[in-house]
Amino acid sequence: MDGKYERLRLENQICFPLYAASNMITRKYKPLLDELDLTYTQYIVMMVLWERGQANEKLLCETLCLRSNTLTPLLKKLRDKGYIEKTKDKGDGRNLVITLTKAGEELRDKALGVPECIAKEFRLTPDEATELYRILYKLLDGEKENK
Amino acid sequence: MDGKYERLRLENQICFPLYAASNMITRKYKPLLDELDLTYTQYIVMMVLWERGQANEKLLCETLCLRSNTLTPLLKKLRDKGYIEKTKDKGDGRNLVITLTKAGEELRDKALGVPECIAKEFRLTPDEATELYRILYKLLDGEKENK
DNA sequence: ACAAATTATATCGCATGCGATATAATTATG
DNA sequence: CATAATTATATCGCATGCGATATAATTTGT
Repeated sequence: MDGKYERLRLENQICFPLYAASNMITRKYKPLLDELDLTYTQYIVMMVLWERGQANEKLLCETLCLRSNTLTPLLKKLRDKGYIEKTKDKGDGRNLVITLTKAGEELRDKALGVPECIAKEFRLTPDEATELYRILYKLLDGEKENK
Repeated sequence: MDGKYERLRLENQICFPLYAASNMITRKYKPLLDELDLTYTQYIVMMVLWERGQANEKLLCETLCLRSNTLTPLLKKLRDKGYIEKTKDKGDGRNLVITLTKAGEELRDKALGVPECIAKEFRLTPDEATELYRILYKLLDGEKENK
């Protein structure tokens, strides 16, 4: 017992292992994603696009819990790599419609092995993985309600 | 069912909510830590120092799962703010002994309210928080064993 | 003892990630 | 219908966070 400073101990924090695990995961992905010429953040953007076919920046921001000042330059890089295209919505000129190029579509098959490679690194039981997933989404959803 | 692409769906990833929750937490801390003139990473460095009194960079790297290229400039900033001091170890000249200044010590009391403020934002049950903590450390420890 | 290996920090370049703010396009309002 | 409010992106400046690599100090092997 450390008295009044007890709650300030690193090992009594729940946020720290979350932060450290997130960093750890990004490091894990790096060698796998290097082969696709993607960073982790670029990868999750592509994941949304592979699934939905297209999206605007606002949808990507909401889906990925990121801000436009993160995504705007990132989307520029994905375009420079030739994976996506940005066109102005003819209906609403503020909207950027983001679509996959042929190269971007083709990348999907190259990415197929990534989730399994990552899953293998984690030594969680299926129950633990499910529980982690559930609790994390509860955290994230609680946040969205605050708005 | 989406067939072969099922595992590539964002909502089937366990890493994404971890990543998003970590970002979310850093955002939560920001307004609280602004009052201490600390960033989140600087805060966890201070936490280690408050607890141990002193440390070298290597110990901080291991404890916080960070690399020297993250910590070296960060420690420089903490020194510029007057919270820490760096002195060369007389026994081993490679070692940097990092200690708290008086201002750094005093900051500890100002930080006392932070953990509670953050905890209030999370609507997890005590069991969920405990389980999240346990699983995250299992993830992190599994990683350390890989080395 | 002295060159080679190891260890602890530091530097470089790049990619986020953020709050604050600016800009451009659309919608709401009197 | 003109202007104010809103909305979608974009820009700015700062602080990480990383792999790769360099530098300085110590230890090791012979």
